[in-house]
Amino acid sequence: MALEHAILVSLAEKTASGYDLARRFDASIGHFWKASHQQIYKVLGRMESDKWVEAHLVEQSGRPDKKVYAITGEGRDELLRWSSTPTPIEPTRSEIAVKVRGLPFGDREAVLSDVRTRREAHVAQLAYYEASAAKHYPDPSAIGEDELGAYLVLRAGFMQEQTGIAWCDEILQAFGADER
Amino acid sequence: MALEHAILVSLAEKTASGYDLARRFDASIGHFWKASHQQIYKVLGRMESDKWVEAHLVEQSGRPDKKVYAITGEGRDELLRWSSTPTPIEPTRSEIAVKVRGLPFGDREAVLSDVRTRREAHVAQLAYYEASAAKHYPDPSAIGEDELGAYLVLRAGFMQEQTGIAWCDEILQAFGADER
DNA sequence: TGTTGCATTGCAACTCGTTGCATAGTACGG
DNA sequence: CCGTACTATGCAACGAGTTGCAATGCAACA
Repeated sequence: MALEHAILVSLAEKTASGYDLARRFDASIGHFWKASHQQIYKVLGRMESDKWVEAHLVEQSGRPDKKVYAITGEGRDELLRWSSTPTPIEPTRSEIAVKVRGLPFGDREAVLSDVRTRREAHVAQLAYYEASAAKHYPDPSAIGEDELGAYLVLRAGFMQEQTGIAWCDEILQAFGADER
Repeated sequence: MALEHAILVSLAEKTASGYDLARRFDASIGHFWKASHQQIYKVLGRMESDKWVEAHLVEQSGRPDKKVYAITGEGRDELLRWSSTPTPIEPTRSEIAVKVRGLPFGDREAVLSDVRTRREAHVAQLAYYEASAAKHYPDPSAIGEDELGAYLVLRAGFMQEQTGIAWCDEILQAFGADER
């Protein structure tokens, strides 16, 4: 139940409409917490009744009106409260790990080609993180306190992709399928 | 929707009761796919109507009777079919990443102590994987084809914990909080 | 002019998984 | 003898998230 909090963080940084949030969740924040626009609208509604956020309608010309949400004092309180409660370690859930584990009962070639595809996805994502870091934080030693969180999260993504690539390589090597 | 398939893999290796499966999901397979016993019983029921597994009742003395499930031919077919369909990349969902990202709006000390706790959990899990590898695969060069899947999954866990530790260290270092 | 795509919000139905509860016999430690 | 823990199976209610669908009005492209 942390989508609420992900939204609060996002709104604490900058007010946004549901649509804006949906796009943010497709990009930056979405790298470690995905959400569809349907889900976002639903949760925003609940958060508004909880007084964590408040909306005001912005009329636009040429495009539909939008509701811009801002975090409230209560929302900030909730963020603080939440940040000081221990985080449960969420179990990994990896379908491809199940497939690899069950390789003797599966289609070996298909799974290996799946692994190759996944490797490429990791490489692409890694490149994205790298570019993003180079753009926003060209000088890592000059990162301010307020940017540090975002930077560290980017690092997490980066490291995770590296690990993902390394694991794929081990698999492909183990099955002698790393030549293409 | 891969719990079915995780169960199929488990049953393909060895028949089991729901209770047995629940314990396996607390241990080996559970490292990359968690499931509660309630969930397992529910899914087993569905799988039985789908003819993927079949159960026979085993009467026991001194303890409750149990239903031992075995994979069927159809179950094996399904496993094969599933293994040859592409695996969607499941998005990461990390509550602690949200907290780190939102650190400027949260309780800094609490989050950092949370990170320290998490680091310890990673260390413990890493040790567990290490011990497990040493016990089951003392000689990595002598691993047979049928064990390879299980071994590689263990490797994935190992690498992930390492990455987790490294990330925690970066955070603690960045905030100058790595002394304890 | 027709089609595609963007901006914007939302509902309804469904699936997956969690939490809480229930039952029941045995074994073991205090 | 009492409480706790283990073996064993399951239901009911709920919550989170996904999939599918809908509306509207503008801009750009073919």
